[in-house]
Amino acid sequence: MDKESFYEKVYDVVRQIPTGRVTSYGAIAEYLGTKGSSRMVGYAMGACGNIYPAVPAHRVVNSAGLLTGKFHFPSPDLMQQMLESEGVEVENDKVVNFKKVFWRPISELN
DNA sequence: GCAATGACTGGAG
DNA sequence: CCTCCAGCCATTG
Repeated sequence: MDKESFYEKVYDVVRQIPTGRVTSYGAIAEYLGTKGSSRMVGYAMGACGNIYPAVPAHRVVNSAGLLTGKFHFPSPDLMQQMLESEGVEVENDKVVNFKKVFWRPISELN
């Protein structure tokens, strides 16, 4: 692995997500320059439990604000619990104020 | 180096 | 509104 792999970049961006905010896989992929690699973002998260510091994967949802990756957590309910604990309203496995809590690395980090 | 995989996405039925 | 299909690209065996 040379320096920072695609994974490292993904983790780095996810760690920069402010508390009480969420983002989408596509947004991260687009920020990294690989807009079409939205799957890679999720794929990278698959190894998030294998790295340190831990990545706040619970702040990463799909474009619709759905907690698609909740089933990959130790407990499916853990993801929602984490978000609610940070002030993010979650209902029916999706972010309620997704538009409001949505955080774009492209606009924020640029 | 090829084939399979995946926590996605957007459009079509 | 819900379901299915094909494209997308990096990592792994």
